[in-house]
Amino acid sequence: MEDLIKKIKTRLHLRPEAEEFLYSISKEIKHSKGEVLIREGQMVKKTFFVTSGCLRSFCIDNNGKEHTLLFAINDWWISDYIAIHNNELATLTVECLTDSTVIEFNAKELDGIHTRFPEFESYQRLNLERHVVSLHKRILNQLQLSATERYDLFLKQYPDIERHTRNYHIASFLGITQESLSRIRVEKAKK
Amino acid sequence: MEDLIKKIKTRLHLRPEAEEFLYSISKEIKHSKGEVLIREGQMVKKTFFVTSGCLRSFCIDNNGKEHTLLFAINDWWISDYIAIHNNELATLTVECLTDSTVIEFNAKELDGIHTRFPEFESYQRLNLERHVVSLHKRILNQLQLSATERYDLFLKQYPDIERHTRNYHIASFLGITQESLSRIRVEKAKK
DNA sequence: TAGCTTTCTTACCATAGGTCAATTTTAGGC
DNA sequence: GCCTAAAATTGACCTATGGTAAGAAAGCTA
Repeated sequence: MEDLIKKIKTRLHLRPEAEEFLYSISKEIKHSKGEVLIREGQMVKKTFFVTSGCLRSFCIDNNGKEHTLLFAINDWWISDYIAIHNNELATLTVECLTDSTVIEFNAKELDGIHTRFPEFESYQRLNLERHVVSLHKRILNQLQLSATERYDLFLKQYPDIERHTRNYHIASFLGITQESLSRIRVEKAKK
Repeated sequence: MEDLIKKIKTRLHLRPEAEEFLYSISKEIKHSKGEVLIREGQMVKKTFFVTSGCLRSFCIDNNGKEHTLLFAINDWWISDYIAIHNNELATLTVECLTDSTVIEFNAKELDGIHTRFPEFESYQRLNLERHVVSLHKRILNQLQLSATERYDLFLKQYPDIERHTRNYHIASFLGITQESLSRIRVEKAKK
């Protein structure tokens, strides 16, 4: 929990009452590798702040193939925001790729922080802007880069994640098969 | 301008002073087809609310190919938010696909609305959340759907846009070539 | 450390979509 | 309405990536 507090404090003066509020609505929970925190088709009420370990969110298509939307490590949030925002059942699954510690919030309760402590509004607005920008970039990359280029970029952007992830997790994030990724790795090794 | 005011009012009580502020920092401008409102490599200061016509934002890759990030018609905002948020030069180009009317804002001035009229904070937060969700969906679609499926979905989501756009605009949005799109259209017509 | 189980690699073939170069169609400008 | 330029289509061929299946390697667990 200190991690989250610290992170917020880098960009916002956090009143003691707000800090207390955060504590009051959160729970720190340890999960082991493979545990599923959100399952496709179920109600989504929670959102998670990762303090250690590595998680991912992914969907499963009609052919049973998985497609990774997000990897989350230290200091990232993860949930199924599509479901939360639209008040629908989960289309995503969120699972632990390693033993992980997360701080769990009820998403609606957490949202209440904006009315209780309005200074969070602009903090959150900035977070969302940042997120929008990174998604814009990801879409443009997907449109213009080859699989190899996308993999190179991935390694730059997530230098640590490879330690935690299986090859097919990365492949499903890049939009290719694990076999293709394997071939790309071989080519890269040759150089 | 009334369009924007009306749009805001559907989700926010708009104080007269706020409405006045919006008027004071905006300019309604007509542009003709082909005009470029933001050009790659230049400073980005403006953001645009579209009241009529159709615009798009796109980037150009190393091979000179265009990749469309967004089409904007009635009641949409368009700009290069990557550049604005990071305070960088534009990587995107924004052009009019038809004669268009936009309301032009200085992005920083418009941002000031949040400090002057704090009720805009949560309004904008919701807008951004909605935007994030739609980008999540677009990424998942790009990962799991074939070109034909993506085109079908595009036609559903933007039923009117085809009247304004060239085939290669749509192709560059879907991440395929115009020739491929042409073949997909032929196949669809057969059925 | 032996024995599973999971993951990764490899080889071969298949295919969606890309490239290039005509050719046809469409749409503005005069 | 005619003429030209832009856009769309088409065909022949090519390439990146996918599919399948088998074997190799790595990781657990007892």
